[in-house]
Amino acid sequence: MKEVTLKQIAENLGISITTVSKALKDYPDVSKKTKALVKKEAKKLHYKPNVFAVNLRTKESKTVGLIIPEVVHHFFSSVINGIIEQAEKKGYLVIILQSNESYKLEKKQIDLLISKRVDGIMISLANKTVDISHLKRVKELEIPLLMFDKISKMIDCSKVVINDREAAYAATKHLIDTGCKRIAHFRGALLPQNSIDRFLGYKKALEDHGLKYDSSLVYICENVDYNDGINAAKQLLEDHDDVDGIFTITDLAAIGAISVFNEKGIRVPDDISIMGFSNWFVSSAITPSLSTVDQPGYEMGKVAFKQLYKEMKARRKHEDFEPRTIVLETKLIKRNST
Amino acid sequence: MKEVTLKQIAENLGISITTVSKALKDYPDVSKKTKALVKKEAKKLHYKPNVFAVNLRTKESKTVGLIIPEVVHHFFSSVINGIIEQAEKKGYLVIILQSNESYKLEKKQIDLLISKRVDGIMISLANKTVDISHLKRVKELEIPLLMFDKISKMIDCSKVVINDREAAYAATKHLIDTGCKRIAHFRGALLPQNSIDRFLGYKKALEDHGLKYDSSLVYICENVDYNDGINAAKQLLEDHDDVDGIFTITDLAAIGAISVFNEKGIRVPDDISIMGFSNWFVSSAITPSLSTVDQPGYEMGKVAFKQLYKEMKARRKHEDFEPRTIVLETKLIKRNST
DNA sequence: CTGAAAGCGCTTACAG
DNA sequence: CTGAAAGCGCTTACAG
Repeated sequence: MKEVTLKQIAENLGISITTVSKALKDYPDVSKKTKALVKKEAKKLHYKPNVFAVNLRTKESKTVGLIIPEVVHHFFSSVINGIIEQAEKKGYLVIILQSNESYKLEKKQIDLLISKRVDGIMISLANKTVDISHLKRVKELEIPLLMFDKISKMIDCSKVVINDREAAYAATKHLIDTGCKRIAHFRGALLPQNSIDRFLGYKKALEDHGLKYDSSLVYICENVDYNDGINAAKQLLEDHDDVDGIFTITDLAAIGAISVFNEKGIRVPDDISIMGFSNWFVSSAITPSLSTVDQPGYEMGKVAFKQLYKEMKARRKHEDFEPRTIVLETKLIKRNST
Repeated sequence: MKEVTLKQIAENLGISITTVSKALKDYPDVSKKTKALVKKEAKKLHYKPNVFAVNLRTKESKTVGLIIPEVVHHFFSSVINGIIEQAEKKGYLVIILQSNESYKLEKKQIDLLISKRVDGIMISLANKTVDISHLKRVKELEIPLLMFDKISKMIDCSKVVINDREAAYAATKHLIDTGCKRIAHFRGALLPQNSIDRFLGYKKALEDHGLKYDSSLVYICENVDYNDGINAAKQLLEDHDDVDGIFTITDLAAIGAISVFNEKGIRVPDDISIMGFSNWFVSSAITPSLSTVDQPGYEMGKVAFKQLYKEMKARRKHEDFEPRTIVLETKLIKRNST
């Protein structure tokens, strides 16, 4: 099948390419009759403009890039869902890249997206990202940039986040309210901002309620996953026999811990209460069901794209744009593990 | 920051655009000296070719499209993971679209990808897709097409699948081998090929082993999810009191069923054995851990892209290409629910 | 209301 | 070894 071009239509109709182009785009200076004729012919031939040529002329690709640490993760796949749905509504396509929590890969992927001339970039930072010169370059090239969930405070751009510190504070306070006196924390890696903030929220809640902070009660779950939760729980049982509550950085880690306790005959929440984070749908299905903090992934994706869209629009019109940080609400969810 | 173009470099060096272009692409008919000069200048100016122009000339976008029914699904996100990793290795970017199991959306998205001139399309069909004219169009336009997991037999293109019928047969046989005499099946929707095949495997296994097939033991889980499993299990308990085994279309449905039985004090596997499908990582974490069939999502994604890549390569060279169907191995995983 | 012409930035067949 | 020229398919300022 041969490609149908404007030239093709013009020849068939015996008019100029210019007029065909204008007619299809409803320019006011083309007669109704010609427009009708052109549109009919275009439809008949199934004409589709060649985006490559359009891109070259308009300097827009109608495509945005998305870099995410891990696709296979309920929270992140929810974000993806929100983003691509919203993007499609606005006529944008989304290229998805996975950094695998690697700084090196992330940097390479930023370069890739720049060279592909995406109209905007959305990113959730890898755990191992410290240096942010690659993101500064995006800013320099004036490509609209938005960070979500795992952000850096060092870069001035729009952001969509939750208030991790407050949410963690509320989660820890809930444990205290239900009578816990000695509360451990399974935290994430040392670098990511959200891991830090959740830790700080936990610490602050203890201090505000007359419980002493004890660093030996803090365990690191590097990958914040199920196995990390298992290992941390086992270690905790070896180290301490007086802990009556745990606040974990993710539901996955909490579920790992619960499986250890179930196995050892330690009763949750009678012997030890557990509080997760993120409200993964499985959390309501396990025994006991997990108390947690609801983290709105789909919503975050949706809001993120909307914000990026505004910025892309402003940029196209050469208008100034004021980066905004949008903080989404979280919700404490009480179930049977506390 | 101004864009750096070939023209820019040519002017700086006082040579022609042609020569600059050739030098950068290491054409043999450019002197070593000139090449070195050009490359140095290009590096200095951080020259990046304008992909829009390159696309227009080469008629390639180095981008592939992926349409998937649901992103938020462990199996599919594993497939995505395999695809984007492999694609990146080969210098391709992946545009991901979600059909939400809707035929209408799927059709629109195919159009979108065609108009974006992706170099190839990979798709797992929506449940509601019966008509396949949109896929026929892809073939007509000679865009390399690959289907995986949820495929249609009506279209001649490369495919990556598992042998659903055999896998379901093995799963059901495993229930029979462990002593089950009256085995129910929670099947998927009526249309998708894999739902049909798993059902047929179940039925065949019963018949081959002297158990009578009873259609009243077959329940439909339209969305094959956790809630469907809960509802089917509740209905089953109302309808029958002699069922001693269930084979479910997905682990999610199985876990829903287990949660119902746990709640009602029905012992798994003593009173009733349960067999899932897909080996979701959570399946080993629940109580009792779930016996299931391992379905290699990541592998499927990887193999799928590799196969598509071969086809794209052949097409570029105008070589003939013979579509291939690749069947991936599944594995029976015995745990504590059977 | 219509169209010739320039140009987006690149690639490549061809001439010298 | 180098470069002028044509062309990919479109858009748009300009002339008539």
